[in-house]
Amino acid sequence: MADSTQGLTVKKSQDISEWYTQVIQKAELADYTDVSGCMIFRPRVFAIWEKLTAFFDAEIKKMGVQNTYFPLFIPEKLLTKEAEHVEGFAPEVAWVTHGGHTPLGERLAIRPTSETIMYDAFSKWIQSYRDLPLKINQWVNVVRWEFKHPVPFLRGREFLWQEGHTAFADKKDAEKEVLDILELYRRVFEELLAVPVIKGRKSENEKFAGADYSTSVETLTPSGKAVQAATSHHLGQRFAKSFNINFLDENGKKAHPYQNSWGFSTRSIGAMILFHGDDKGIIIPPRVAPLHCVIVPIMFDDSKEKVVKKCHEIAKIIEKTGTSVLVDDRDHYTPGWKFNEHELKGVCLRLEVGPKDLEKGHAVVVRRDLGKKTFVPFGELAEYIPKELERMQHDLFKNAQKFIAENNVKAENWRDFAKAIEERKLIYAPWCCTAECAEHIKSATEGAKCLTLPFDQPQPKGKCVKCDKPATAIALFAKSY
RNA sequence: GGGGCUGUAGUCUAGUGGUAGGAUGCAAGGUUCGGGACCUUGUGGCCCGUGUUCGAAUCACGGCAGUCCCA
Repeated sequence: MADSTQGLTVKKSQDISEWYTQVIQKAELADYTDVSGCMIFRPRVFAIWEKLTAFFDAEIKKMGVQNTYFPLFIPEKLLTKEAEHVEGFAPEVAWVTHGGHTPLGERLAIRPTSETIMYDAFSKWIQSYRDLPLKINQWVNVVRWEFKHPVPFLRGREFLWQEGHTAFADKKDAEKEVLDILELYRRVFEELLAVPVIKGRKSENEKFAGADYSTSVETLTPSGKAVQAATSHHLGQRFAKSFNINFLDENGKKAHPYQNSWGFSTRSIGAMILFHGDDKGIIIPPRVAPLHCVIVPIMFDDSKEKVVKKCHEIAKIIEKTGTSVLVDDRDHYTPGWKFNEHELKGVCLRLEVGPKDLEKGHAVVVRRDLGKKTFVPFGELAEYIPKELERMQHDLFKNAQKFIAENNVKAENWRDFAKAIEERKLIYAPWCCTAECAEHIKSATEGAKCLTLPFDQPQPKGKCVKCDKPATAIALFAKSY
């Protein structure tokens, strides 16, 4: 690693922020544009997004959700229809005010989320209990005009997401869906991205603007900052009332439906990058990796032809197992150069095939996360490689779980709490769950907040960790993105 | 919300008011190839705007962008 311009110049353990900024650009995941907070998603990262969307899209379709597309522009009068909702979003809405040189009669919001424009349509579409449940989703971009400094993927002004919007006749059906979707989000993070998450319910002051309540999956990244990974909201009848959505039930009585909205975004990719990379570059879990396997031929003049031919034969065999393969036979790079490049970019497995290997009838296989060379006979590759990819997926998740296990603490008193925040831990603490106490905690710790009230925690006894009020829940705290 | 630092080729970097230089990349050709090989030739740049000045990459102001710290 003599040349500092291509590889990483910092160690992940020494400066993870700088590591993150470098790895995103050097692994060709994203690039900056002239607009702050608006990133280019390059092919390598878009491929990861496509794997996530393919999984989630298939799962929600099994649940009867259909895809749609609603316009990017939302008239101001629609956006402001639900008071609490608009209050929450107003500070970060971007507006279109002109068409060409002509000022618009009514300015148009660029969607920060689509509840308002969708529910205006719902009011026309829903007339009878027979029209319910209504379940739609869209895969789109949204814009939220942040003023804090952007962090690629984790905090930006424009990002990609899916937003699901559903309406039910019965509250209990709606509430069941909230949790079904949350479980799907857990699977996206844990089973695909190998990122462990904690399920819970948002505190009152952190819930979605306009919701009855919000649930979420949360995680602590190795940078010591938490990320809200995805949210699933129960909106109750509040929007239905504001948007005049009603139907006649079986008894001919007029009623408002119960609604949900739920979403996860390209932010998920940022969490994945922070979890699995190392000093050589990123590590992408096999289930979302754009490329599973690269074969590097070791080329000498006298054996070059034979070796390259063998590499392509092997590639064909491996491809049949559903594994993506690239034969990197570029001859203007040395093998060492290629090893470094593919490690930087996070290709899961590398195969080396040279003249010596041809003689011995095996390939050298190196797993990105372990770096150890294993000799696998050519005849066993088709079986070995898919299994090794599954083991890698499993190990990455295990290691991520280990990180979470080692970096969460229970705090019963303020001293322990403050110390744990200083150490950038995830904290379980008894809390009174009031907005004013949340404010006190935030200012006393320079930004720590309640991420969620985890489902798996018991009812607390005694006082709040910060104030004298009785605790009403065990809450999860950390500083966050 | 407040403050600091930074902006020179695709990337990294030198250049304190007077001819923009290097490394790397990229293109072509040749020798190479088991952990970022080498030679030759070529290619390519001062974030934007305004001001000061005979003259600005360099100084001032503003904007934009990146990054860090504080609230």
